[in-house]
Amino acid sequence: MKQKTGVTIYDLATELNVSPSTVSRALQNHPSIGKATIKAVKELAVKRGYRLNSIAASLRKQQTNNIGVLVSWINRPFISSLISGAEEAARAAGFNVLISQSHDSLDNEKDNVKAFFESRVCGLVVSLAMETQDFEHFNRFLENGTPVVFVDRIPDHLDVQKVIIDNHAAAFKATQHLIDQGCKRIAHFGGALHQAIYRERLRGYKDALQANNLPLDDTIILHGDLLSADEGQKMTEFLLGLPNPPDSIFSANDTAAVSAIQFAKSAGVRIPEDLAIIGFNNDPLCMIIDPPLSSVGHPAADMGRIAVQQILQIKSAEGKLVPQTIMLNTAVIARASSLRKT
Amino acid sequence: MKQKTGVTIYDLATELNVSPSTVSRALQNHPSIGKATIKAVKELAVKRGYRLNSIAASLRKQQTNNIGVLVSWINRPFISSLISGAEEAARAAGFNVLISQSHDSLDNEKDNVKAFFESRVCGLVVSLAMETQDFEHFNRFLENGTPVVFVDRIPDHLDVQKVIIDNHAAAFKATQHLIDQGCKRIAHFGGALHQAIYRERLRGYKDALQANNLPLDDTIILHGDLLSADEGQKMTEFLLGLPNPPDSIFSANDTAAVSAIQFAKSAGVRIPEDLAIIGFNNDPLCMIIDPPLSSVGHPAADMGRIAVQQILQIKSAEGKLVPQTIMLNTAVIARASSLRKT
DNA sequence: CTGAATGCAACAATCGATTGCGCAAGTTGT
DNA sequence: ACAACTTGCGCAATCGATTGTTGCATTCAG
Repeated sequence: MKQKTGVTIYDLATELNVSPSTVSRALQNHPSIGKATIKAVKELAVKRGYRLNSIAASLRKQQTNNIGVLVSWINRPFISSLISGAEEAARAAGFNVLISQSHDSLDNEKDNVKAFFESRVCGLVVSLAMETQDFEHFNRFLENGTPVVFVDRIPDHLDVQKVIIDNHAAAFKATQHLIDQGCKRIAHFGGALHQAIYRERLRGYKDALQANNLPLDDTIILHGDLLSADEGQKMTEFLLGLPNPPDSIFSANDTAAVSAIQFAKSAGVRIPEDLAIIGFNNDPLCMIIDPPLSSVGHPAADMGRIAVQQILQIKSAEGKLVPQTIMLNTAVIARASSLRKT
Repeated sequence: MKQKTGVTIYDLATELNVSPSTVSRALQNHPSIGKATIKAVKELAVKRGYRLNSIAASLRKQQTNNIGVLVSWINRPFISSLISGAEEAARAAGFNVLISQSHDSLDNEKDNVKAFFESRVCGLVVSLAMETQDFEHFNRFLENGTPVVFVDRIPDHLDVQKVIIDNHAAAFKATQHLIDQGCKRIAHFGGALHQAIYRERLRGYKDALQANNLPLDDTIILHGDLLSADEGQKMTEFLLGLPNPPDSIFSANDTAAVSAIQFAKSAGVRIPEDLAIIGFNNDPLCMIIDPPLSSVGHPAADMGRIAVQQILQIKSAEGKLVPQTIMLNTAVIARASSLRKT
């Protein structure tokens, strides 16, 4: 006969002739419980296969063991890797991961944040929706002391915990790479400028040009709302139609860059000879497209992992921690789409 | 001054001069509560911003509002789409989605199932690990009446709820497509045969050959453990080295098919003239590779969505439902990699 | 040898919602 | 007018763990 509900601390308490509170404290190594008692309790707990009922604990503590992860779209290579890392880190620490997606809509983001709040997650990992420019909806978490860690797409003027890559440096390196390959007129596909990541990438691009004494030409700095394949194609079409087209493109994502390759090829433009291209993210696509797309690689899974670890740290520090920004390194991954020299 | 914990049914009860039990029942439209009372309770609930404390409810009911989703790898196009669909359906119904990945290891799968069980998920959506051949670890769920829905990679000899695609028909159609394009000697890349999906695909392939009076040659039926890019390349190399190489390949996934294209191209084999190729899954890669890869498309997001809906249905039916198998349709998506005729 | 400090553990309240049982007022039947 | 229902709702236990407070023994200092 199975006991539906499993062993409880009351069962253990009865068997050991102690009170449930003692059992509870013993299991948590509470200092006011004797060494011997702790040992006895723990041994019996193992013997009887005791398992904490996390729901009961959650009710009492008004907080679950679940970490919410809020992203724009799950089915994107970068995001799913990030989630993967977060999931592993959380599970390793005995936490569960709750997922939701904003579909890049602010309204969804707000709803989901609210749902997470009401389901009493013990921490939140967020990568903002493309639209998001105000952050009030996170206040309930911040106020009530629940750790929130922003990842990748972050609110840049807020003093909160962040895990990001060095977008400026990455963009600088990518641009410099093109310059090193002999490119002199480099176009840029950027994203919505209210998102810090795109602003930083633009800045890195500009700084690299300046550092190499190359002129800055605003007509070949283009911006997409979502940097979709469609936008990538239109932007490429525009560039190639210019009287003075660029000799290379630094795209702030791979999707648009791949699209650029496809369109350019179809237009008879040789890559990289006529047009060198480098993307951003190092999506799997990069190695499939012909020629293979150079890109900027970043540790997506690590970002997820670290974000979760940050949450756990903040929890254990109990608010004695000052929000910090963790910046991860990136690497230019050079492939045929940008390699002009052997 | 914010109330940390929010409004409870006790607050509503006090204000309305009824008992908490009445409030609880009213909110659930319990038949033994008067129409007027229900209305009054609900109105006040809205007015005071009452929110169910799901933890308390969970404790009492010994069950959460979380649906566990257990997959092999989150960061795969098919899987992440499936999760995306599941997440949307769950959220729409007021449930949360808990994610975990087996990394295709049976041990991980067991651990994660156990973790989900202990965290009292109210339902489980599973796509099996590649390794999995026994299913005892799901018994605790089945025994205790928690709905489990298997998706895509399913235990085929078990009488459980399943959501799958018609792998046999899909494989038949894909093979027939190659035949229609004039292919006469069609190779097959299959997966581990203890997984029903691969067995079915193989069967569909064979049946299509037979239906067209084409000979069956076991030397060009190859099997990969994971159908990775690496395996795809090796299998292609093997095929091209045969004295009598095939004129086409039906691969049970896109990864291996893309790899085949890449290797074949590098070996000077023309696609589709010398070698026509069709994959399976319709991953984004298909449209990136040159030539674009034909594939079998299936509704990944729908599978996730339907799986979650099944869970909800089973819950509401309270065990009065016989396990059924829902089979979704697929479509051959013909692209240049297999189109020999105009 | 006595008052104080210390170590260990029990009591009981609490978290918020759910639910079996029972009771009272109102309705119907005869 | 009395028994038999029906309708509507309250009481109190329960889910399992956590935690502030209290209390009993030892042990130690003076």
